[in-house]
Amino acid sequence: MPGHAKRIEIGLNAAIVAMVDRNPAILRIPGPDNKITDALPYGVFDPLKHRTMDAGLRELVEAQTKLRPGYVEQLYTFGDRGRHRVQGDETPHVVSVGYLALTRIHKEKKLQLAGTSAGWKNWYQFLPWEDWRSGRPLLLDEVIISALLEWANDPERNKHAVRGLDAMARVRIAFGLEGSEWDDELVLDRYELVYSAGLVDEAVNDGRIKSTNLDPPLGSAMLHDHRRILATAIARLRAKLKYRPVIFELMPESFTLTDLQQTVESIFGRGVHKQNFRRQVEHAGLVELTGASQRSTGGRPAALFRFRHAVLQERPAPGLRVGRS
Amino acid sequence: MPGHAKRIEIGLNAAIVAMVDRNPAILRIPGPDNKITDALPYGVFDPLKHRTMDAGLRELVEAQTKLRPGYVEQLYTFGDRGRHRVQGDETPHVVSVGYLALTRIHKEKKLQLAGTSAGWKNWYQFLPWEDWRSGRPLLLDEVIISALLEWANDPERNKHAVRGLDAMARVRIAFGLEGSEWDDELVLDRYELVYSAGLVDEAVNDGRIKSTNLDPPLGSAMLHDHRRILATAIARLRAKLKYRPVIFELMPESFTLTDLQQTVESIFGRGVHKQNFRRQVEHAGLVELTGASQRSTGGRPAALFRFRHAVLQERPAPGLRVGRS
DNA sequence: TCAAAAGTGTTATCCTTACACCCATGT
DNA sequence: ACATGGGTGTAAGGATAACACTTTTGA
Repeated sequence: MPGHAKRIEIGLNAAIVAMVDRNPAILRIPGPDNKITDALPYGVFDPLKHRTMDAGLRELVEAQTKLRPGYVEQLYTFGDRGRHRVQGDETPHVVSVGYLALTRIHKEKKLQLAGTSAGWKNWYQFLPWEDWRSGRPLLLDEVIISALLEWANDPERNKHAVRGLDAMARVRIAFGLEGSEWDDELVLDRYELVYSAGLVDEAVNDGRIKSTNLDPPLGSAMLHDHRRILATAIARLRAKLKYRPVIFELMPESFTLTDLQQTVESIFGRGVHKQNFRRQVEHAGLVELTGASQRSTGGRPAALFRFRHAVLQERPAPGLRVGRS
Repeated sequence: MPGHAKRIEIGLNAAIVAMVDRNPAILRIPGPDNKITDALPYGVFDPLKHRTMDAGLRELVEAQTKLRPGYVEQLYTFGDRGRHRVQGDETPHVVSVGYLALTRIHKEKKLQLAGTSAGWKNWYQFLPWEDWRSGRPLLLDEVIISALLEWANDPERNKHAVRGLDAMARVRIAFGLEGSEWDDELVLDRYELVYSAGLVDEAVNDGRIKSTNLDPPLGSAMLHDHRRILATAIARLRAKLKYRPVIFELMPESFTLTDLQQTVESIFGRGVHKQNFRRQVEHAGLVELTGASQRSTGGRPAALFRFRHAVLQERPAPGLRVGRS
């Protein structure tokens, strides 16, 4: 292949997650125009400045937000043409690399953030159908499923199968219809279906449809494909928690088991079984007692735990395989 | 971040896997100089020609090998400086995107390949310590482990922890020492350790050490970081088999359960328990009888099966959680 | 004393693992 | 007949799921 390609830029996009008021929150910055209010922190990778892409991502995050992320993981690289609608020959083509970053929020960090235009936002404001903590989201039956079924049954808009499945089967599996269970890891599949069916404003911005005909819109829209990257990040994090102790990147140094459980529940977007959760966490050797305890708001004081680092040396995949309810 | 970056190229690298003579084989092409004989098929992504990166990868593979890959999956994007040693200002910086592709070999394809300089090579020739089908590889105790321990115990060469683990703990977990079990998914971790300890020729080529002092070398070397991409591909494939039926991308239309088992064993690099394997595959609804049977070389004729596509509609994660032995 | 949240114990069920055994064909 | 690989049944063990219950605090 010859090297006479159009000029290419590597864009880095970070889905930076922290717990804010018992909810998983994502760091957002304002979009470039006044139509779109939310974007992921992003920047251009400069190989002269950054030794690796991971280092570039860390610096970009620090520069934009004054935050130092703990855990960082690459998600996916998107190279679609037409990702940006400006198509002049002078415009560089942007290949964007999505990242997931986890961080703890301290008071100081909150203050540092106050000086910038960045801010935290509950990630379920972007993907409201993913939060089942207060029961099945009403949006599903009121709006989403009927619209998806209508779309899936329209042969004009659905010509090709994806991974061997037609649109109807994909909807059924991703949204837990007819015997299928709701699978909390299928976040990206669900977003892609909702996007393909033209139910989110990104489909309008990308010129795929004229209007969603939905008021209010289905979750807050984001710049370009940033909401897709967020969906990828959530899916990856939900999957990762089951075999890596990354949850502790989001917890303070010491915490009660209820704190831990609520954090897990907020990420999975569903309740977990209390008694079995506690047993599993302790039995797996993921935590150890600090000795201290916390007087809670009404009720028996809870023992404080900390992450037991030694577990990393003992088992290759220490995670939380937690059950429903 | 300003956009005055060095010129960047997106390199696509494909680890293309097929079964050749009951072994997982990878498609290799000759390296650019005569020192390195093996490279992965690679090319430059041109956004003007290719709608998406996945499409670019498919075209690149077809152009170089006349093969049409079935399953394609993005692995990881590497942006390290110094990945190529030439560092002149005119040299474009290459960010490389690694891909895994699976394909079936038909006789025609084999013939088409004959006209090119590409060829198949058993992937265990690159990572010989990953094949446990004939028992524990001798290389481990003869060469690898003692060299790794020596490296891990040298504080001069090991200053920083990785994922909270020191070098010693990483070796212990990745290579199943002292109570840890050998985990067939830790292919990349093992390759990274072997590379870091200077046991493979890539470490020489990258200028990290003067010589490995190993004769014969530890597996065939590859161009740049291609062997690392191969290790990533194997790890991903071994993990993926457990929850997606991608194994059938490597099988012919119809096959016996023993064929299937041997394919699985060759990928995992270890034996699996025959009786339980058969039960799981059938119980999981992954295969169905074709009705035909095959007279094997001595012994009872085996029933022929085919992949049961309907399973994709029934369960979100149909894979092979197969036990040892 | 009661509400609220923390924390413990016990059993049923399923899935994996292991082992033993029978079946159909070629030589 | 017997060697060879194909194919089946069944019981033990471990992990998860579901349920009921006790403990310690604040109001």
